[in-house]
Amino acid sequence: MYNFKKIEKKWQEHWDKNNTFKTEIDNDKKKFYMLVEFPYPSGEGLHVGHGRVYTASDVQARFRRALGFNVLFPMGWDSFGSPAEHYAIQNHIHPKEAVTRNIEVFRGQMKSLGLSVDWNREFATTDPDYYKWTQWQFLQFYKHGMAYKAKKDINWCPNCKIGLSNEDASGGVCERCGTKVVQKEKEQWMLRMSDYAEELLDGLEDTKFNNRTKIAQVNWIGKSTGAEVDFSLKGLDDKLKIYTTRCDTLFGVTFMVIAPEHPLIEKYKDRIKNIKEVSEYQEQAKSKSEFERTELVKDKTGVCLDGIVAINPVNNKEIPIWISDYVMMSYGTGAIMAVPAHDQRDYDFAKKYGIDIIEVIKGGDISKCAYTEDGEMVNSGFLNGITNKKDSIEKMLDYLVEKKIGKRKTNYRLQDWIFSRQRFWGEPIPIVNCPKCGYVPLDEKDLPLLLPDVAEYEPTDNGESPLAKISEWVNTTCPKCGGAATRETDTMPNWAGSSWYWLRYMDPHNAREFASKEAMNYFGKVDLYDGGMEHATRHLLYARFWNQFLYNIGLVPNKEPFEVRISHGMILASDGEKMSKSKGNTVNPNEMIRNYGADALRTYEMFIGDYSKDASWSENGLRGCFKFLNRVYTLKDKVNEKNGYSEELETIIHKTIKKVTEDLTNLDYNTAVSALMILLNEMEKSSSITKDEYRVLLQLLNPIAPHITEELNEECKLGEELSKSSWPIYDEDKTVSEKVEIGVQINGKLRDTITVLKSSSKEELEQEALKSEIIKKWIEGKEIVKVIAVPGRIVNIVIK
RNA sequence: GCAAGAAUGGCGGAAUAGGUAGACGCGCUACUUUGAGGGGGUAGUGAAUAUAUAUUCGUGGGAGUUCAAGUCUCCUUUCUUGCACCA
Repeated sequence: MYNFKKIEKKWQEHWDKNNTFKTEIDNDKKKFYMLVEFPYPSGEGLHVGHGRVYTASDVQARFRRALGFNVLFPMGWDSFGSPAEHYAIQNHIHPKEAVTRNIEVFRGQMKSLGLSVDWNREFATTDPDYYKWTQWQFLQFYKHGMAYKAKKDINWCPNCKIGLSNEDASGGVCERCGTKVVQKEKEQWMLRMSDYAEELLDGLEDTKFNNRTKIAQVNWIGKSTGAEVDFSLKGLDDKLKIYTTRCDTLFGVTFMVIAPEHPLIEKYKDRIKNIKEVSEYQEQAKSKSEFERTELVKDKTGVCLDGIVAINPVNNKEIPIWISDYVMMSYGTGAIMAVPAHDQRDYDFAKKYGIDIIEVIKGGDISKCAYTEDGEMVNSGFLNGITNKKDSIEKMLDYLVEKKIGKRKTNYRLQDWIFSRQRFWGEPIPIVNCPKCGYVPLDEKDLPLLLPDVAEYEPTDNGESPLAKISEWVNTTCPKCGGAATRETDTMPNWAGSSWYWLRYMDPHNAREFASKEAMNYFGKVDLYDGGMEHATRHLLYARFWNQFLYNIGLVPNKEPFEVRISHGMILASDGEKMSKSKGNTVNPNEMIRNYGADALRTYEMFIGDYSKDASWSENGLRGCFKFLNRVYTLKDKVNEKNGYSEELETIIHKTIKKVTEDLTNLDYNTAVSALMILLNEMEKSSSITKDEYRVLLQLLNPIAPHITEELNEECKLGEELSKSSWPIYDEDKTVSEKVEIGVQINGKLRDTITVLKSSSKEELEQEALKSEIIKKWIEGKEIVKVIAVPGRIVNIVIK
């Protein structure tokens, strides 16, 4: 068993001492920017899932360096967030203390994994030097009219007295105390992200994100094209505006539905005879969390407005108006036209309340709601007889525009970004509220606006941020008029700090600007961004939005920040379940490193399976990789004094260089390890190997297992330090041996194999195949219909 | 419900462009080495039939295209992920 403890410690200290992985701008070299999502430094430390991701990124960094790139491979900490705040509340210490401690642990663990990170560039989002620029960028949003304050419903825990994000309120209950969450209206800072919907969609064309990620983004933006149609209200000089993607079904409308929050109700409350019932319903809808409203999909409820009736603009029919919580105020106009014959939700509602169902597209089964794409239009006046959905929509749109009762309209699911949190542990929003001047941004020279050092972080009773209680911090003077004013007490969401961190890595110590133009021009886009699928929508969208905004105001050189985005799979426990403390199925990476070494852990995490897919942990698998490294180590005894490649190993060496090079390029880490195992197996069969042969094996293995390979390279005096050496090259012609074995089939079934020269022609292959005794036996007495011979691949003889 | 992806031995997983399915590893079996071990080595290991040579079957299921299908087309089942009363 090789002494991995000693070797790994030695090389980690060597890299630290020599600043081996320090990156600087070098205009003579092409850059490669490898970015991996920075972690939230929790109290738990790294788990083996982190190990897989950081190892894979490190393999890329080391590989690209060997290929001659100037690699930027930084690491930092996404250290704002509620766990640190909870910890602070319980222990009455400033969250920055817990953060500092946790970062120490994380950094130590990463170093013990042997990551080739440039630690000179490390920072945390909670560093005032960093969040100064987060605040500065917020002010740019504000100054460009992209930040505004608006009343919004938020998830509110009446017990903890705190606003919760949707994630923290999943299941409709407070994540911390289990209390049912209610909706509460609050004034919130918003960023106009919906203005960027089209640009965010278009920008995807300029990226090489994997398909899954692109689709997730497209779905999240949720572009839909349709029409807005005005329904007049009987006896009133007013209209009800609805949004629909299927205006072709207008003749099938039998009722309207508006969201419970729709302003129409307040406006005409005197006319609505059953206003009491309506108000009760509104209250009930309000007390439901967003979760409940969307979960109870099947059970539709509603109240019909008694006293207001709409008129269908295409046939002047009177139509009742209902309120129901299956219509959301936040999408479209908060009102819909209901076509129960052709929409499942409308159908369910109509069935429950006994509303008419009118078929307008023939072909489906009306008794259970028909999703009809194309069918003949019926009961539809001027649309009757049309059999194509697109045509009938177009004809209706023309009609609506001509009669001035509607227009084309594109809608997006994407909404503005709620940018306020009522929390302590976030970037303070650098705005002052002056009774005279209104909202006034802080002067940029007064940034960073620091979080105060106090000992209490409990939330307030009224839903304000804990900062609101700290009067000496809140009370200030107006930067504009100098009069008494108060600070904004909301802080930024956790997503803020991660929305531009890749820019700061390029120039992390810059005190004058968030990053210099020179650094941003040189390092450019992130070449490869690795992260979890759970961030493929929000984080990635926020980051792209933020960057596009900075680009549009001329502060960054590229509109899209990331060239390639990949998403890795999770490491599951050996039982196939998610690892969790409560299940007791977690694996401690420290323990694995202690027992088998970082190199074995790294090798195993690369070998475990397809990097983009989830994989189950197996300590036996890790042991297999440990064994592999031990065999690589033992192989040193076979190294002779010769250079060059022996005839025996030449082909397999060229083949392996090619395979590993391609696999690392394509992120197929598992097959790269497998190819190296095959190479080792072959080398072990030889009585001795040359120095160059051993060095190639070590070089190819170096990105994956950097410590042991450096050690062996040094010990056997094979050449320059591997982390400074360039990647081995291969000769395509030498990747296949002169003689190849190919299969011979009879009617598509394998019957024999023959060994032929790789250059053999079709005719030679055919001749050779027919010489085989086994083949002769099979074709005896049969008629050969034809022979297919594909050089280098197969011979297939078709007989009758 | 919508969208995307996946399904291959006892297990994790390979298979370039349709061309010898199961590479590589784990596990298991036999032998061997050592004082012992979750140690080292050698050989075997998809299933069935067979003394052996060998034959048949085999990539979730069903059809199809082709000389040839894990791979392409259509249908279908199951699972995973993302979004979800989005009008």
